[in-house]
Amino acid sequence: MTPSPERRRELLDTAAEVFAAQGYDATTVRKIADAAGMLAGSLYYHFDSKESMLDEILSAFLAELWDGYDAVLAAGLGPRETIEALVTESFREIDRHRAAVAIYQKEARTLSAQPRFHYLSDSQVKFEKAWLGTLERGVAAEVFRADLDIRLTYRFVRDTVWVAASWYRPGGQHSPDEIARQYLSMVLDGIALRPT
Amino acid sequence: MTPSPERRRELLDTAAEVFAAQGYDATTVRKIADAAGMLAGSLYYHFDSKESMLDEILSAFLAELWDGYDAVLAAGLGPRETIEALVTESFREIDRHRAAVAIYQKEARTLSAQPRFHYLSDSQVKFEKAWLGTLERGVAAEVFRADLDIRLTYRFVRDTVWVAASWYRPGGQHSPDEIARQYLSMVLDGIALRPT
Amino acid sequence: MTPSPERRRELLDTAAEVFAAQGYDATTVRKIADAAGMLAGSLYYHFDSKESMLDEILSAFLAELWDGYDAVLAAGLGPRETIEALVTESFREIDRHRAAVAIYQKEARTLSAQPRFHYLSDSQVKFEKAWLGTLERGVAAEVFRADLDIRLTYRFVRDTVWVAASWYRPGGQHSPDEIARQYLSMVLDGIALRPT
Amino acid sequence: MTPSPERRRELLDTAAEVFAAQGYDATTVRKIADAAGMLAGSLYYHFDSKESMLDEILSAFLAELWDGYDAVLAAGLGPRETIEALVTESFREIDRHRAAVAIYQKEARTLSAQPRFHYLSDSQVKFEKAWLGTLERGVAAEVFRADLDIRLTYRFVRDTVWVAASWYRPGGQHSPDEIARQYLSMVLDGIALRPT
DNA sequence: CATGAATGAGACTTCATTCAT
DNA sequence: TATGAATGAAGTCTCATTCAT
Repeated sequence: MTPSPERRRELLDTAAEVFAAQGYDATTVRKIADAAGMLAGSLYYHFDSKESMLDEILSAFLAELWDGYDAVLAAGLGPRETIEALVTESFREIDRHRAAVAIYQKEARTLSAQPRFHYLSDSQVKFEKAWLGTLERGVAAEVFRADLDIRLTYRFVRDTVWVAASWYRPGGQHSPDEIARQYLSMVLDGIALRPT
Repeated sequence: MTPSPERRRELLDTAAEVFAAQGYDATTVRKIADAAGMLAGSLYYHFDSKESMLDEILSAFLAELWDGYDAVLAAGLGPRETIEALVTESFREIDRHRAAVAIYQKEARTLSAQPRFHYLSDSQVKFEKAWLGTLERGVAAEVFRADLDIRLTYRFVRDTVWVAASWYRPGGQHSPDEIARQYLSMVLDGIALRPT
Repeated sequence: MTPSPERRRELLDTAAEVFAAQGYDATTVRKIADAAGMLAGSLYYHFDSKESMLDEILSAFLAELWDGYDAVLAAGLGPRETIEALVTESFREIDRHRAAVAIYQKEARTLSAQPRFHYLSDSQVKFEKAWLGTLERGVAAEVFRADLDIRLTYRFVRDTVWVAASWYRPGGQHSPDEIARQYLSMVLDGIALRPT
Repeated sequence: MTPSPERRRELLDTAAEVFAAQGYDATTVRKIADAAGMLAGSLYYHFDSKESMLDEILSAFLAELWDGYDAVLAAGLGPRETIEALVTESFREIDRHRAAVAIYQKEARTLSAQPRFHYLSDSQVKFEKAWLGTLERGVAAEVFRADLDIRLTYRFVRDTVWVAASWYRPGGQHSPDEIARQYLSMVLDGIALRPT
């Protein structure tokens, strides 16, 4: 039922690239096949539908993401260090799975409505719990400001990180860790120069 | 061929809502017609294609946006005040044109490739010039930090503002101006509590 | 949702003819459209799938059949007269719905497995109850022979009638009623000459 | 190219079973391969097409059938005895080749149109000649009733016998010979109780 | 202005078949 | 002999669009 995992991976990577570039709906199966150097019908030897390719791309990405996140959350760090670690982990994930992240950004909201993609909602809930919880811990520990709407702050930080997938290109000027450092600096301390 | 501008507006608003909710490609002309209480074919009395609806939605939005931006940029404010005014203007635009902004966010990158939508690229260039220029002025004036990559900062601010369209719902808890104030506070000063 | 019932009927009659001639699976939607003088895609304005055409053809046929059968069964006739009336009714149905009957004969067994076509099984059960019950009444009333396996007899009579749809052509040499009379004569009295 | 006749036989039997259960057109080569415990492509080592499997199944069946029929027809029996022998032979054939008979019943009409399967028409003609001739001899010899349309009678007897393949299961309650006896009793003498 | 019906291009998918290994 | 992977033709269905009424 699932022959040759390497070929599947190759094809999924190709598909993810096309999905990310053109959007899932605008991507025809033929375009994927062209990019993979085969005929459209041949894809169906490896996958049973266009949708299942998308499914596999997204769930593989989320699985890896949560591997990283769970490790961070289990490490028992303080709120600020946790946020730093999560952001850094996120940029590494963007670096490794740029296409998957971009697809996720664009399509997740619509997809979650379909039963097959309910795991996207589940992940989002878990995600919110982790970040929001950390922020709350930080406010309580007087590490983060208390005068901001906490949900707004959550969205601010969350979006700030993930939208980066839309412009990030691996192998660019800055390494993921460097970008993470700069972003963290902005998020935590702001872009305004502090009066000394 | 195209009478009754009010009806057009109504229909465009309906279309924008559907485009925003389902994505342009996933939206069928029939869904728009359903939402408008008419048959698919009837839309062609008002518009000559699905694409031209999209075009009209996006260009109307951009026209309004630039009305506001141009006024701000012509006002001769300092860098920090300019950023504040632009952000506030943006959130007002999101409030008024949530659907259009959401569509823009999701589709702009792909659309710009088509000649018909080159004005999206033009706008983006102009946009970048305005923001990046203001930030540079701010760094020079020692209003903004100089230790950050300026392009990274630009993207940070830009994304930080516009992604809000993906969750913002008019008539919610916070007014656009209030959201702008909080966002500005975060962007400018960061979320970390400053040691006093 | 269901515009112009006459056009639908026309198209369904056309479809039934093609299904009957070539078999459901071997019939392409294009063949139906050709026979109807339109393009394949146009059929989907009237029906939502090839399968739903089949569904409508079969269920309309069964509805009419049961109208006739129920009237017969409610008439309170004796066993032999009931059998005679059912057979006559069946041949009339074959005359009116030849194509539908032929399709039913060929495809019913396979289709019943699908949930959508469970009503075929239901009908078959009801059918068996009616015929088998009548035969049993006849054996009890000493109108039919008691030395035969009753289920075998049931199948014999049932098949005898319905297979006729495979060769019957309306407007042929014999009227449905005439064919019914001859078949009944054979089924009831046999083809062997009785010694006088 | 085609070694091991036993394996071929096995595979053909498997194929026949699937064809009979699902219909020739609805049967994919993959289903046959699944049932045979191999991959679809592997079948092509043994056969050069799906159609040639069907061909081989049907022609093998017809060959055996005519072996039996020809023996009966050459035996110089009286009309009634000939009919009895043919019916008995037919039920034996159904017992041995149930799947092939079922396929034949369902597909023969459509297949005869193809040149490759013209032998089906030929067989049918020969078949009709044998049965119709015997019936005519019987009418002339005052063994069969003269008051019936002879072609109608032919179809009656023919269908009556062969449809049994659609419900017959080998190893059931009745042996083929027993079923033949009961069928003959019905066909010859009718199901009505004769007044004594 | 809107409907009802149709067009035609193109999408996803299935499947018999081939062939190197 | 059988597998794994691919081909290519064809099938069902969707959808933007058109047009007479």
